[in-house]
Amino acid sequence: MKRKTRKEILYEEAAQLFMEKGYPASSVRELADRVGIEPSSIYSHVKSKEELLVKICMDTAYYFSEGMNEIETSDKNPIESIHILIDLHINAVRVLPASVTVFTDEWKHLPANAKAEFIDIRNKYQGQWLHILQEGIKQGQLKEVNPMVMRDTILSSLRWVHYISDKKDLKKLKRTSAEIKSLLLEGIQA
Amino acid sequence: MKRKTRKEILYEEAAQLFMEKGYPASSVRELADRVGIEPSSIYSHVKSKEELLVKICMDTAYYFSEGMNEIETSDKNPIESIHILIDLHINAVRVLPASVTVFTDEWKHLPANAKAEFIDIRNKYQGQWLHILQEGIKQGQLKEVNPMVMRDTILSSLRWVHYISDKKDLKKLKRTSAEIKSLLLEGIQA
DNA sequence: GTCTATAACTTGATAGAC
DNA sequence: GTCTATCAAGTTATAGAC
Repeated sequence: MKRKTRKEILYEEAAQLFMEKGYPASSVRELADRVGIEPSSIYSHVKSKEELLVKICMDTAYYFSEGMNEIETSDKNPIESIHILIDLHINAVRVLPASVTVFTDEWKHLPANAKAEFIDIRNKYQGQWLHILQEGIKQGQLKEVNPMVMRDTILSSLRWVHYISDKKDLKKLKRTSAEIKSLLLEGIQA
Repeated sequence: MKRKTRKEILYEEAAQLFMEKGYPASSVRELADRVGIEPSSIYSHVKSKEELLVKICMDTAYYFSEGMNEIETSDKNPIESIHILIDLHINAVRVLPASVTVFTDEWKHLPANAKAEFIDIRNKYQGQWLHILQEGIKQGQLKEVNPMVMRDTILSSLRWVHYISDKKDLKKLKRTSAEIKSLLLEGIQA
């Protein structure tokens, strides 16, 4: 386990703060307070408060898009791909819960440039999801339903996992993960 | 159709603004601009910016809790109840899309008193969901899965419906609603 | 890299004329 | 009920000493 640099700590505390209060309601003063330095010292490490948001959101966006690209270049079938993608989400929440929450809830506060890039990445990711689902429908593995409704239902249903309490409890997380997959693939009915 | 009072217009515009920018990033100045009056005139209608948030969140919270209470006092079986509750969500999005979004995303910015009340209502609502699902599991209609995971997956999956584009197109909305129910009850697999 | 001091600005809200 | 004028407080960010 590598020792964390001050800058890394800063990003982690920023993600935590932005998650708790939302980006606009988070002040540089409070962030400094949590890190244990004076507000102005923040600017020895980052150019602006916005820079923190940009890095948190973009790193997470690239995490998801890279995971998706790996699937695309493999030859997994749609059902296998869906399993891997759900694991990707749950694993992200396990490793970087605050970043994922900020990525999900605060991206709209990104500055124009970063926001455009973010939306591009997201659109591509969602397009890749769509393609997988369409393929699954065509192959008869997935139900004949509007694939966009299917995709948005899946992605939305994965959003609450930020709030799983015991993210360190790997065994419990694995069980929850299996249950979520079962619910999405086979539904809630017995 | 009753003519809207200035105050009603103010609440609607506030909900719209809070949805677009988030509550902390929304300024009284911009709200006044959208309504077409000077910032100070806002205070002839409401006591504070917070009051707007409180009313938007609480009205929506009571809409859901009342819908749930009606189900509880009826004698619907679990599956019927779930259908009605999903309809309740989709209908809310149809009628008051901005309010539902603010209710979902901005409640954490409520002042302490209102927030406590909000959380109470939400906890009760979620508890009632849990009870319905537990009953469904006991009766063998629902799958043997952690009912909290089941509930959170369902509620989370309903959150994206704010973003349905054609909320006025009743026919399309009805089709989407049927598809969502099918996905949740029977899963995405064919 | 951290500090103190402060600039430059935006915020929610009020006072008082009309 | 709406306006103009303004306040008090909070914001991000910078300058310059150490």
